[in-house]
Order: sequence, then structure tokens, then C-alpha cells
Amino acid sequence: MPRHRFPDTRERIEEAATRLFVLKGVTETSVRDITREVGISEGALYRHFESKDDLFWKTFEQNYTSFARELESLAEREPDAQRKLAAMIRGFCRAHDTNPTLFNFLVFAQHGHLSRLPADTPTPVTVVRRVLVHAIEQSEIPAQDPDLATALALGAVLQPATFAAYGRIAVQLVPISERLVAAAWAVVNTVSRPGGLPS
Amino acid sequence: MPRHRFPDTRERIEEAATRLFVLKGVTETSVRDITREVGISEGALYRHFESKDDLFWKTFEQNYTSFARELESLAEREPDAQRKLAAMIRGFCRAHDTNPTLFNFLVFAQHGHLSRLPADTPTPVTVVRRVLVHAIEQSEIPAQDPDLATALALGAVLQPATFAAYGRIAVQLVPISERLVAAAWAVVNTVSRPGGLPS
Amino acid sequence: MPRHRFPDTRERIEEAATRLFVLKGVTETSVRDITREVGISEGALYRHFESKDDLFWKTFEQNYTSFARELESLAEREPDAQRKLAAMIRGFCRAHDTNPTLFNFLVFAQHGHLSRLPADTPTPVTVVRRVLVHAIEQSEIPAQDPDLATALALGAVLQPATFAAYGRIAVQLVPISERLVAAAWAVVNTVSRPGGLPS
Amino acid sequence: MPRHRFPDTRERIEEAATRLFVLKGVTETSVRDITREVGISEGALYRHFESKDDLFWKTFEQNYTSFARELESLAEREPDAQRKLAAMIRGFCRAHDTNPTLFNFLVFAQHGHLSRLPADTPTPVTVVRRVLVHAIEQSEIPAQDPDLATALALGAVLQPATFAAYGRIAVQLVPISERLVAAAWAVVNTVSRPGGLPS
DNA sequence: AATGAATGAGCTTTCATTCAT
DNA sequence: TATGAATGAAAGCTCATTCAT
Repeated sequence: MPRHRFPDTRERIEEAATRLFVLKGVTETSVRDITREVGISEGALYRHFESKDDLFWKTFEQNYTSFARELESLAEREPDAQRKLAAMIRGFCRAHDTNPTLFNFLVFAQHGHLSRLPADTPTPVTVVRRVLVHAIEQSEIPAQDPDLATALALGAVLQPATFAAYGRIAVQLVPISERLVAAAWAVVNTVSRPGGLPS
Repeated sequence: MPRHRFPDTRERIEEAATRLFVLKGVTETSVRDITREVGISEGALYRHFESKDDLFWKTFEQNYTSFARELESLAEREPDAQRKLAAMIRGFCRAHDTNPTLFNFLVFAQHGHLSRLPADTPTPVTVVRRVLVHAIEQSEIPAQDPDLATALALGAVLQPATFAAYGRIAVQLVPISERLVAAAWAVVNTVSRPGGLPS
Repeated sequence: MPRHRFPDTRERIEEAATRLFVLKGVTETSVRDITREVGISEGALYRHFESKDDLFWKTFEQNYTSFARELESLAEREPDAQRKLAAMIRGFCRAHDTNPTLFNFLVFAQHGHLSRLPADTPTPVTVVRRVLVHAIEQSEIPAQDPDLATALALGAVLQPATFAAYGRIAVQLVPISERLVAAAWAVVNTVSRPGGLPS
Repeated sequence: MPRHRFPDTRERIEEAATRLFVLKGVTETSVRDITREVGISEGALYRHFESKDDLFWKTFEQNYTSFARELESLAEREPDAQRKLAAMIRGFCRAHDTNPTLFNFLVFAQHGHLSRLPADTPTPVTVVRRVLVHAIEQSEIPAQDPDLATALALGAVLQPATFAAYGRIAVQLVPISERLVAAAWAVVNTVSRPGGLPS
């Protein structure tokens, strides 16, 4: 029996794992499911990853941080806050349309695992937040809690993404990206209406 | 060994189950976890629910639809779209602060179970959507895809709720509810900027 | 809630139990199945029978011995061995056609319980055997092992009954009873062919 | 803890399972019973069989069809119906004496599973039937329902086998096989007595 | 490196039986 | 007598992990 045939076994495991984790959920995906898909034995997986948890975590982390770096580089190319935010929102839309299941996995999975990331690792959330912090400092947007601002801006892409996942809106976000860009910008420029409507 | 001591076993199971489902996820919660918490044997649970799935579903459905009805009644009391939407956003905030874990369970759980609901059952999503459809018809807000409008409005509460769950912002939403109300209103009044960047 | 409404609860339990035992098998029939059918609670059954096993056993025994007595009385009315055996074979056929499932239950069930019967209780088997023992003593049939003779005679009814149960022959035995009578008689008059066929 | 020590685990499971199924019945035999007997863990069984049902079925089917083929080849070697039937009856006796529990399992088990066999699979029953059909066509025995003839012929071996199982006659059938051969032949040559005894 | 049988703890569910009411 | 919730043991089965080969 041939061994060593696929020097890229590790990558193939990661790919299969990501796909299955996204598709069925982490708990619902067994080690057997993954190895069967890759075409290796169960034991072989443990040559490459310490445990299922390790596999999940390495898989997730890589996709998560690489997406964060992509957003970062999109923002860096733009001169001001409005354009930076717009570029990032468009980046979210493109990433979503390229691989919606991976996107949702990265962005929505309630994996209690996030705490394992080194504290200063850039994530999609921290990247957006940094831009908004700077925008507040530069008075490009009103003074406000930067975390809440980040939540609101992200809500303008992530909630539509959820709706797309549930089939409530079309599955492509790129065609509506300008609307989402406008919404995200509007939302970070909104403040509590002091003399607003009586509640 | 005590029997019949607690006539409210069924309710106690539902409460424990909801809490654990929210806390750890449905798959990650075993029947044993639930019954240990309630202080009964595993077999006893099956006097009250046909299966773990039945338990989950009854638990979820009840909370989900009763929350939807609460939102519905909040909207009905208000005369116009802006006030209706504001009342609902505040309703989300109050529901969140009252029981954040239940709130997140209802609103974020990616349970593939939603399809089991009768098609016309009101849900938090459909209730908001109905208000916006009417608002568009009455020209209270710009003409637009009502589903996307719903997604954007909900994003203004649900993403902050997620941030609260992850400890990125304070756990209480009621104190910032007026900001969320303003954001939701802004977002349904935004349209794609045809000619580039006027803010 | 009304109690004491059915003074014949015990009989109704026995009937339901017999039917279900026959239909699904003893192990496959739960106490709950039985009580649900009768319309009583599970606990109530234990007022009437010590255990499921007790219920099974009493039920079986009654049907079994009453069938044996029926055969006995059929044989007693006839003057000679040939007519006695014929009457019993016809009795088997009638019993089968009246309630095939009960018949099969009584006659085929491999319940290891038979040993519990008092040693001298008449059973369908011992009743046939007694007639054949007497026939040998009276030289009405050739000298032979009475137990083997009993087996062969019974084989002439019971194997057709099995075939009927499996749908290999028509479900009614009465129409072919004369053939079975003839076969049973032939078989107890057969002896090993000393100079028979070369094997 | 030993692993891989016995390369024949699968066979050992089959043997233990057959023995226990025969001895206690299928439902009454637990997976645990089987694995304890083999000396492996419960989970290990599922490396070799998909389910308990699969195990039962594979076990049963193999023995059942291989017995049928054995009978078939015994009959083929003989020139006429009488000798063919005799050879098969002797085959039943030998099979019985070689492994009475397996014999009874194959021949008496009321497993509703038989329907799963491909319709044209030879079974002990169909093999005997084929010989008798041919005998009727060749006028070697009287014209009659071939299924009833099959039942009667089989009754001449199977009922004695049952009696042996219950300890009513000696456990060995080979010593009485010539008597059974004669009985089987007699029975397929019997017809309803037209002017027989008054019923 | 790779295999896959084996482990052992865990899962959901069923069920005969008990007993407070 | 009757109820039915509760028990506790057992069922069939899954699965992450180990390890002799």
C-alpha cells in the first residue's frame, strides 16, 4: 500500500474540515467524516493535528486572520475614514459572495473558542474598530463609543448576510454593496436624538 | 427517594433546557446535563417530552412566538412607522436585558428548525418586516426592498446584542436604546448613493 | 375520575396481552402497550398481576391448557385410535382457523416458560401422546417410540400451519383437514424400511 | 490492553452471535452479551457490523443459504424423487445432529427477516419444493398441491427436531433418519381418503 | 507516516417496576 | 383500587482517541 503519496495531506484535511464544519457544524462533524472525505485513515489525522479541537482551531484561525489581513490592506489603501469603511464593507460583500458558507462560519459561528486567539491578533472586528477609533480621533465622525460604532457598522453587512443565508434576500451581496456602504456610513454618523421622539 | 414532590417538573425541565441550550448549544447539551440540573433521573424527562428534539422545539417555539407577539403588540399601539419601529427596537433592548441568554438563543441560534414553524407564524423578523412594508406603501420611508430594509433595521439591534454577548460592549442595551432607535431609523432611510460619495 | 368502572379489568388485560404477545412477541410488547390498549394506568396492571412475566405466564397457561382439554374431550368421544387421532387433527385445524395468531402463539412460541407448568398438566402434546401410547398397547398401530410417533403426527398439522402463517399455503386448514388426517395416520403406521432403498 | 491480537474477530463475533441468538432469541440477546462473550468492547463490534440487525442478518443469511445449497447438491446426485427426498431428509438429520442449536435457529426462528432474501434465493424449503414439483410432473407421486406436500414432508423432520430440542426424544436424529425418510415418503403419497372414516 | 481495530466513555431512549397521592 | 411521575438499569449506538502493526 502506497504511503506518502500526498505531501499535501495536511492541507487537504484542513479543506475538508472547513467545509464540513461549515456545512454541518463542528460537533456534528466526526473525525471519521473528515478522514473519509480526504481518503485517509482516522489515525493518520493525528499525525497532523493533536486533536479534533486543534484541527478546528487551526483551521478557523487561519481563515479568520487571513480575512482580517485582507480587510486591513483594503483599508490602508484609502485616504479617509469614509473611503476606508466603504472599502471594508465591499470587502465583506466580496468575501461573502465568494464563499458564503465560509463567510458565515467565520463571522457567525458562536464558537467559544475566540478567546484562544492571542489578544492582539487582528480580526475582522478589530480592523473595523481601529479605523473607527481613528476616525473619531480625527473628528471624521461624531464622538461616540467606538465599540458601539463598530457593532452598528458591522450590523449593516452581517445582518443582510444572515438574511441571505436564510433565503430572505438574494444570496449575492456585491450587487447591493453600495446600499450597505451607505447604511454603514449613516449609522456611524447617527447619535441619540436628544430632542427626539417621545418614547 | 422523592417522587411527586415538585408538581412543576415540566416547567423546570424547560427552564433548565433553555438555559443550557443557550449556554452550550443544543448538541453540546446532553439530556443528562438537563436532568442533573433539574434533579431528576434521565428517564423522567421522557414522561414530559417525547425526545430531546421535542423538548428543544417546544421550548424554542414557545419563547420565539411569544416574543414575536410582544413586539407586534408594541407596534400596534403606535400611530406611525417611525414610532412603531422605535417601539420595537426598544422592545428588543428590553427583551435582551431581561434575559440576554434567552434573547441570543432566540435570535441567533442557527437552528435549522425554523422551517418547522407554520409558514404564517409571526416571528420577530416578520413583525418588523410588516411594519416596514406598510411604511413603504405609505411613503413614510423611501421605496426599497422591504427584506433588505428589515435586515438593516434588525442589524442595528442584533449586532450590538452580539457585541454585548462577547463582552465588547456593556451588557445592557436599554441605556443605549435611543441610539439604536436612531440608527435603525437612519438605515431604512438610506439609499444607495448613485453618484459616489456625498455623505 | 371514575374508578371501578370495569369490574372485568383483569380479563381485559389478559385479552389485550394475549393479542399483543401474539402479534408482536412478548419482549416486543411493553407493559405500556398493554395498559394503553385496555385504557388503564401502568400501575393498575400490578394490582392484577405480579409482573409482566406473571401476566404472560397466566395468559399463556390458560389458553394452552384449555386447548389441551378441548382436544382431550374430542378424543374421548371416539371409540378407536384412528378416529381419536382424526378428531384431534380436525380439532387442531378448527382451532387454527378460528384464531391463527393465537394458535401459532400457543404451539410455536419457543417460550422457555413451558417448564413452569406442573409436570402432569395436560398439553396438546401430551394429549396426543396418550392416545398413541394406548394405540400401541392395543396394537392398533405398530410398536414404536410413542414420542417419535407423537412428533410425526403433530408434524402433519403443525408444519402446514407454519406454511399457512408464512403465506405459502392458504390460511385455512379446515378445508384440507382430511388430507392432514390421512397424513397423520399414515405416519404413525410407517416404520423404518429395513431393506429399504439403498441410500 | 490487547489490540489486534485476534485477527479473526469478525468470525468470532459471528459465532458468538449465532450461538446466543439461537439460545436466547435475537431480542433477548444484547450486543453486550455478544461482545462480552467474544472478549471485546461494545464499540468494537461496530467496526465489523453496521448494526445488531446487520449482524443478525449476515449471520443468518449465510448459514441459511449454505444449508440450502448443501441440500440441493444432495438431491442432485440422486436419480429419482424417492431417493432425492430421502437424501434431503438425511441431510436435515445430519445438519441437525452436527449443530442442533444452529439447525433450530435456521429452521424455526420466526424472524420476520426472511422477506429480505432475494426472491429467488434457494432455501431449504424451496429446494424440497422443487424436487416435489418435479416428482408430480413425472407422476412419481400423486398429483397434489406441491406446497402442502412440501409442508408435510418437512413436518416429518422438523417436528421431531422440535421434540429433540425440548428433550422429548433423543437429541440425535441420524439414528432415526430411516424412519423419518419413510414417513416423509409416506406422507407425500397420501391423499385425502374419499370414502374414508366418517368424520 | 499510515492503518484501522479496539477502547471506553458518552450519547438518546426504553422499560419494568415502585409508590406518593 | 387507580394514577402516572419517577426510578434506575439496560438497551443500541457513536465517537475522539490510542496503538500494535
